[in-house]
Amino acid sequence: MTMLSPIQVRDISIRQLRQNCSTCSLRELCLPIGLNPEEMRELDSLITQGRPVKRGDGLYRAGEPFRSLFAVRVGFFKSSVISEDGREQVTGFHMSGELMGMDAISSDVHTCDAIALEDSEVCELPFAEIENLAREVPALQHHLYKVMSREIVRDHGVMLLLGNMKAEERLAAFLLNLSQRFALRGYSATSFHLRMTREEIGSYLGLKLETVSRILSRFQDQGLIKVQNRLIEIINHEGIKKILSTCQD
Amino acid sequence: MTMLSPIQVRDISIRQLRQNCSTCSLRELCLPIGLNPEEMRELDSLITQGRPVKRGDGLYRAGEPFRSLFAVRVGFFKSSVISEDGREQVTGFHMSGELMGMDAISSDVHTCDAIALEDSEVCELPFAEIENLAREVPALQHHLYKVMSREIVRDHGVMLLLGNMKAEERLAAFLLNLSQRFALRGYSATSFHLRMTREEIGSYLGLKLETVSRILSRFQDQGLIKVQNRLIEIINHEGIKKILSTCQD
DNA sequence: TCAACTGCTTGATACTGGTCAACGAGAACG
DNA sequence: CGTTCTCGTTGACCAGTATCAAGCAGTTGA
Repeated sequence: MTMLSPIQVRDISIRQLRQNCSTCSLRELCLPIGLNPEEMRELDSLITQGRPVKRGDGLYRAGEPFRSLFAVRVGFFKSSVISEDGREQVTGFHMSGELMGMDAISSDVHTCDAIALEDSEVCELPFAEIENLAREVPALQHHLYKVMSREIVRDHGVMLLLGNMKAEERLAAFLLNLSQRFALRGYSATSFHLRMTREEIGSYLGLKLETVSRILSRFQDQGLIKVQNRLIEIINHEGIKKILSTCQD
Repeated sequence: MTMLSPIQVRDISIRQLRQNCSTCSLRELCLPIGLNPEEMRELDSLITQGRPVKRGDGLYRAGEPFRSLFAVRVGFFKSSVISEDGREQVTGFHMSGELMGMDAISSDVHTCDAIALEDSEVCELPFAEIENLAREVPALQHHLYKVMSREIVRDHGVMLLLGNMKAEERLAAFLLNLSQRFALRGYSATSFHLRMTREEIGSYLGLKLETVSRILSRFQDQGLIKVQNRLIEIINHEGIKKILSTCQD
């Protein structure tokens, strides 16, 4: 760490703020929504908070037994599935407040890898215990169903993207999605660091890294964005939106 | 209906067998797994069974308020999302014993259309009531989580297919998947009717209908399958499998 | 029975994105 | 401080799939 970017400064202040779920500033994004203080305290007692994960390290790997869901507290993750012949499909990028590992409930075995793309911190939610608590706290039970449902909706969106969209549209959608999610967390919607490589973006979007690179350059030439390595600046938000709606075939 | 195919004969006998969940022959595929007789009875009382849906009719449409999940009892459905500009992405095909509508839990509004591809029958599971019962019946609660998790895993598989596979591989995977699911239900794994058009297959697989048609013809020329309109006969199961593992780029 | 329609197949051609290759920039390391 | 490695950019070329078009078969309905 040579110097603290604005983002890192912010992360640190957030980290100090939240000692547990009941005071966690990610409450709106994460689990304990609509719980009363007593229920919050019970939830707190189950959750292991602030487990650090170094950049590049796996939080879990496909094939490992499932025990817990994980919520990103600070940092950035990718999850990916590996096909038999070894090719990687990135199935999602996860930022603070998002839950990971729900794919593993069905078989009690993780079906994808979760890798930290920057130094991160997660909360561990032992699923059996959470499930028990959910039985007594309807709001928690319902929220879990909702979170899983949201994941399904998100996946459908990616399927639409992969099945119907052209390369330019995919990247436009990707950039707008990132921008929106950063904004939701109080970061700039117009200027952000990509935590992932071009190859990982490509894997997620069903494109090769060269194509990703080319299209980012093209967007820059068109004055839509400014690209400096992994720093993206959104210059013309509307223009990017228009790609999504007009260049449809 | 000019004549009864073997499949239809079988459907009818199944239909007579199951009057409700506790005797439903789809139990292993559907909801009530691991429940005792008393719990079964409670579940039975919630579920509206045997609601018919005519071929071509929608069970629900995107935008409609969410009230219930639906289990396919007899028949065949597709679900699809429509992008703003009107193009359709088929997100799944659903056969007997499979649950539909889980995407709607997150927002209390259906996010996709579910259309019957043949005359069908569904069980309606009012979600609020199911959720209540789940609080008292841990096995049911857990099973719901599992079913949703399985949907997420399935979607990841489709993302892998759409993101990484060539047209031939996609179709090979599609045929093997159908074959397996028919077999699981006691139908032939080697000879089955496609309920959907080439265009719907294409939409699901991220291909154009002409490509689907061409590749089915090619598979036939290679002696892998026999195609007669929508009747598919698997001639060389291993050969199809090999496409999945060898023609990877 | 014929007309109209939908779904399917096949061919010719176009074009998007993939592949291969070379090179540059920045980070990591000895 | 230079070496090495990873990541990213760009160009030339190619392959796979889409597009456009024509025609066929089966189904529906008058």
